[in-house]
Amino acid sequence: MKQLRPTESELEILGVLWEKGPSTVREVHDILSQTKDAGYTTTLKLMQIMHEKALLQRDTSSKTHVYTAAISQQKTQEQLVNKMIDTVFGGSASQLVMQALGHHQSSEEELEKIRQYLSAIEKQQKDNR
Amino acid sequence: MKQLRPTESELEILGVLWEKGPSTVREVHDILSQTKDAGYTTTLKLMQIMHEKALLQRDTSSKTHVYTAAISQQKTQEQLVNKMIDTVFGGSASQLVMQALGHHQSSEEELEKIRQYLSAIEKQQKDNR
DNA sequence: ATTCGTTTACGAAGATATTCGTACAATAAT
DNA sequence: ATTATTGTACGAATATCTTCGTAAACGAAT
Repeated sequence: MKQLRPTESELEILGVLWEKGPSTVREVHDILSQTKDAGYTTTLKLMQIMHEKALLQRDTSSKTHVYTAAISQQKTQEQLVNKMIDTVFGGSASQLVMQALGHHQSSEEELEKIRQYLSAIEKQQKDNR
Repeated sequence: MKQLRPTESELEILGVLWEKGPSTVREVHDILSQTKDAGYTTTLKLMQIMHEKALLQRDTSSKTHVYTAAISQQKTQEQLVNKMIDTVFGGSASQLVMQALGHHQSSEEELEKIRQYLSAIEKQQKDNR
């Protein structure tokens, strides 16, 4: 399987599409331009290139094309996280976890979800012994 | 404060230096070449550039220069994780946490550390109410 | 039908990252 | 002292990313 490597800008676009679902260039651009400073044609060009790279699918049946993420958020997260654990966190997942929990304000529900997840993992480990 | 952005290759080099401590180009290169395919002068050049960018310090007192990471692993982790949560995980830290726990085998001690960390956070949140 | 606003297509410039060849300096081996 | 080995410096080629100007296509409004 090929190693996909969305760039920084491409990830931002993917982020919007994962969040909003299928969207036009205009829609994506309007969202990005809230936090980023780039012209419309820049976003357009990026999305066209991403389509060539098969990172996005598009529907050209009407004049205004509609783009969809062609790679799953799940798979992308997986690859990026694993890469990051290896290079930046010296292979320790828990290091990353603590970093994530420490500096991003997490809601109570989120923490609860994590706790449940932890329990599930520990149970699983026990069963494997 | 300036936004530091080590590139992919630069992160790999930083990773080695964080792990091994001060090292020569040769030492770094030998480790990188186990997983990567690049010539010695490539690694050298990268490290020289990183020195110009103030990502690395170096000791040139002997012929063979010794390089040291000039930015902390901690700070770098912080920035990368926050960026990643925002773009790839839609702002949800717990999503990242679960991804990290799910696909990287974690030891029992690691899980224990995480649990303690969770408790500390929850206690803190309670106190703030 | 002409004009206006919106969109896509294309190309190219500018910026940044990556790679390596070659030359030169320092040290070690003979 | 000569030669071989190892390292640094430098420059340049290559690749990749990012940006945008301009032109053409399309549809809507007049």
